[in-house]
Amino acid sequence: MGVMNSKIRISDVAALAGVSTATVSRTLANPDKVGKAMREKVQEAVRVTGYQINAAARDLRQRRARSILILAPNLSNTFFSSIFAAVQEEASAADLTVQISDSNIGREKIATLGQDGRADGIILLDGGLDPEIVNGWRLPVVQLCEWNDAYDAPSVCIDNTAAVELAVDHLVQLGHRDLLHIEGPKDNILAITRRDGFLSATNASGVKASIMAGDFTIQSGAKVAHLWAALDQRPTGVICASDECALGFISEVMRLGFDVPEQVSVVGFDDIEFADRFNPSLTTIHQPRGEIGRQGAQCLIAMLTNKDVAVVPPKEVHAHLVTRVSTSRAL
Amino acid sequence: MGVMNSKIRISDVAALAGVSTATVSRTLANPDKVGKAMREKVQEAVRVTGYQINAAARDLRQRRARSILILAPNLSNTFFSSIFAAVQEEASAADLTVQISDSNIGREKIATLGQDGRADGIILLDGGLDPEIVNGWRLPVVQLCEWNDAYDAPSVCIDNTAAVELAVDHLVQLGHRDLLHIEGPKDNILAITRRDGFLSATNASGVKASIMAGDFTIQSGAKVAHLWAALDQRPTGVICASDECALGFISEVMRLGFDVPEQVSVVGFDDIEFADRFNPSLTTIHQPRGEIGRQGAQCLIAMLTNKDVAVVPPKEVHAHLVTRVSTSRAL
DNA sequence: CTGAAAGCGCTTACAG
DNA sequence: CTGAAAGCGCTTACAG
Repeated sequence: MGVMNSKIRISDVAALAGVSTATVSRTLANPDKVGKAMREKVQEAVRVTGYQINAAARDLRQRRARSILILAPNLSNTFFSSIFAAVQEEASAADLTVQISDSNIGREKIATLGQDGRADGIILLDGGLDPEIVNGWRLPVVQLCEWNDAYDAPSVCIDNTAAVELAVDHLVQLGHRDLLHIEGPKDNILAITRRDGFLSATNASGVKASIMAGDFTIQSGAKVAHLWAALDQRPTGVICASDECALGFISEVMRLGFDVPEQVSVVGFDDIEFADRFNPSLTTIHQPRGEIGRQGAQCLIAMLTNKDVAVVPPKEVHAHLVTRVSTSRAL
Repeated sequence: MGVMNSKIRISDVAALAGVSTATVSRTLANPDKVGKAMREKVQEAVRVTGYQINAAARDLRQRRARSILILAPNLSNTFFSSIFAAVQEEASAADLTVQISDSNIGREKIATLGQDGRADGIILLDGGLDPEIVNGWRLPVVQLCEWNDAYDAPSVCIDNTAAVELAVDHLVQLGHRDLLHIEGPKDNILAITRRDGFLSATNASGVKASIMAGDFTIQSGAKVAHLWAALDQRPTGVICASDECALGFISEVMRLGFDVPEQVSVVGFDDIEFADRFNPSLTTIHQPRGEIGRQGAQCLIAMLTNKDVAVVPPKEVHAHLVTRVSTSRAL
């Protein structure tokens, strides 16, 4: 435990041990490629000096960064928390550090991030970036949750169409014949896929279907609550493109004096942390975020390790419907 | 827009422009220190090749990392989201990248992170690390939310004692005379401070006070709900050490058939995203997380820039009580 | 098994 | 204003 380990370099250790820096380097990286006597001298010198390798120098020499970058469209969105945690856990186990950045910091900066030599690969949670930028990174990329077919990168996602069908079927089986979908942002691939899934599933079931605009946020759900309340014929089943939207819709509708699920059944999407503690607890599609983060990180790490894996196929993780109190039989 | 910008180095650009690498370097860093003719030749060569500076090499040469590291005890805790977002925003504006790591990845790894040359400074959200490790980093550190007096680092926090007093006063003014506090983990500085604040404030007000064990989580709040319900004399006012705990307590108590706030008023702590959308919406202490993140990042960046600021004093940000539906007049 | 030397890709005194 | 050369702190063929 050297107390003054501030600026010890490998040459300091070498000098103290009376060996070359090459030997110190080898002792640290491959102890058994060094003779016992030398090795012990070096290890002692390392101990005495409290030497810590300078990773930046090591990485430059080895032309790698030992780091992966997570890019998400809004870091303050709590949806991402468990994904970050899972990615970090996998990365840490593989001795990789994790960088994190909002993907809305500007075109220039984003383009640079993938080319400045400080990351080995990228976990991308945003399907809305310019494909020219994404494909311009000369780095392995894995898409999570969202995807963009124009990106030359594998993805780890749930089957969003099938997931919405689960929600529609659930409401239809409860006897609902008039369903409303509160969609996400018009240009978001998840929003589009979920809306299309809603339309085809309701069509197949022969129930009435309508759509109102939203953007995944609590506020948008609350706003639609007023539109819904003003309707002559109010749909009795509502499927939201996100849990936040659903919670916003429910809380506002209740403030307007309606009862959930007595007067309207509501289904969310994602199964965020508070979905089962909300009152009423929220029926929703469970999206296994930890699993997605884990698989995505493993996929990226595999691409980093085995650079000649030709094409990695998209991976699909299982999503299921969680039935709670916010949905009930139609009157 | 060079198409093959895969491995262009500064020497490639220099060769193409017919100048030295020094001139290319200067043109990029200080264009006006280079003659007009040279500058234009270089800029053209940069354009043609699509050259991107290798930040890893630049940083090694300049002996800095242009990166700050955020350390938090549990990345999947949604409490941190808006802090991460604020820190990232400030860092990005200062041209710093952000690394993120769970502080529970093991003693060795944590100690290394602060000494491997890949970060210039650390934002620390964990007051439970061994002071020897924290003080062993030869890097500027700023503590956020939590603090540990044994760390040789400034902090940005709210006044937790005063905040709890606000909550106690609120309930006392509503006529409550028997208060319960659900505390956080025994060894956590926030938990300790809030509990002590609760005890001194209730003592000063002359109302009855009791404490039950928790750990900030939803589950712990739900668990205490049963203990509370089993009491002969049930406290009519409950102050929880976190919002999550409060939501767990409320939802469980309601499932047991009690009404909130009719039969028990509940106050949380933090004002997380869903606090105002919960049903009933939660009266709580608003902890300005974005503000804390922003101030913390600015403080750290200032320490990075001005290395000889002797001692940075702790900063206190303002917290206030948000009154919502979960508290009401005692019967 | 070990060391001298080159090199990762930059920047920056220094000299002109 | 510009370039040759040294150097950031490592690792790794290469030679012995």
